[in-house]
Amino acid sequence: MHHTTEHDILKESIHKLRETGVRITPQRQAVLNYMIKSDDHPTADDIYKALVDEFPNISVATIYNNLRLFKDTGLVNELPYGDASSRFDFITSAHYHVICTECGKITDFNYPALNEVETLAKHVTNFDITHHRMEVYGLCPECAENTSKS
Amino acid sequence: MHHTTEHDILKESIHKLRETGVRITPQRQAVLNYMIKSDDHPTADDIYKALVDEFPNISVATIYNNLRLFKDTGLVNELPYGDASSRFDFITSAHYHVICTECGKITDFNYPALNEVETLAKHVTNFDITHHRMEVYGLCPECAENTSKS
DNA sequence: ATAATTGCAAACGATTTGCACTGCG
DNA sequence: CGCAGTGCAAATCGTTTGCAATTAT
Repeated sequence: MHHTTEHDILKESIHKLRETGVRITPQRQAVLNYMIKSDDHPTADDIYKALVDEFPNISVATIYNNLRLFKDTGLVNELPYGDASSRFDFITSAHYHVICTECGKITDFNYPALNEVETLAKHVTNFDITHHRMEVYGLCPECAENTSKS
Repeated sequence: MHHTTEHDILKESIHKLRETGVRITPQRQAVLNYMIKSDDHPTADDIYKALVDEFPNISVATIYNNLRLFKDTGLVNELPYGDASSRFDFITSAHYHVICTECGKITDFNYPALNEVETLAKHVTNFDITHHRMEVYGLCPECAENTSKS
C-alpha cells in the first residue's frame, strides 16, 4: 500500500513539466507548490500575496505565466468568473463546485460526472465535445445567516 | 388557442418594466427589442454595433446600464466568460448551452433541468442554493472541419 | 417639475505584452 | 553559454462610474 503525499505530487508534477522541456525555476516551483497545498481556489492575486514574502520581486506576470503553463500541461484548471478574477484549482480528481454569490467562497462538491449530457449534446448539436462545466450557486451558511439578520 | 408573438413578448416585457417604476426610453426599448429578436447570444458590443445606426450617439454605458436593469428584472440572463465579453440571453425557456472553444459560437441545448444536483448540493454543503450553470464545450462542426484540414 | 436616464470621458481591475536582464540546463 | 523565464511598466479590453445635459412621466 502506497500513500501519495503532497511531496510525491510535487515531484510527479515537476517530472511532468520537465518532460515537456520546461525549466524549473524557484518561482515556478513555489507557485506549483502553493497550488498543491492550497485547499481553496486561489486567484492569481492570492498566490502573488502568498509568495511575495519569499520572493519580494516576484511579479503578477510571472504568476499568470506559470498558471497558463500549468493549465496547458493539464496540472491546473482555470475557473473564470465574468468580470471578477479567475480562480485556479490544482487537478486531483474530478469534482464540481458550489459557489457563494455573496462572498465568492467555493466549496468542492462530489457528484458523478454528467457524461450523458456530453453524449446527448454531441448527438443533438454535432459538436465535437471535449468537456463541460457545471456549477451550483447560492448563499453559504455564513452569508445566509448574515442576510437573514439584517 | 393563442400564439405568442415577438410583439406580445415586447409588450409584456415593457409592462413588467413599467411595473417596477422604470421609464421606457427609445434606447431602452431598442436594446430590449434587439434581445427579443436575437437568435444568438449577443455581447454588449454586438448590441451597440446593431443600434448605432439608429442611435448614432448611443454609448456602451447605456447598453450596459440597460442589460443590468433587464438582468435585475429577470428578463435577461448574463453568461460571463472569463476575460472575454459576457453574452446575454433573453429568457424564454430554460435551456443549456453548447459553446465552441474555437470561435465562441453558442448553440442552445435542451436538457431536463438538473434539479437533483441542486438538491444534493444543498444537503451536502448547507448552502442556500439559488441556481446552477451548466455548459458543454467543444468544436462546432465548422471549426472541427477546419482543424482536421490543417 | 423632477427624478431617472443618457452620453461622454475618465477610471478601474484583471490580464497580457514588450523588452532588457537573469539564470537554469 | 544560449535561450527560456523573470520583472517591470505600459498596454489592452471589458465594464463601471461621475457628472452635466436631456427627457419621460
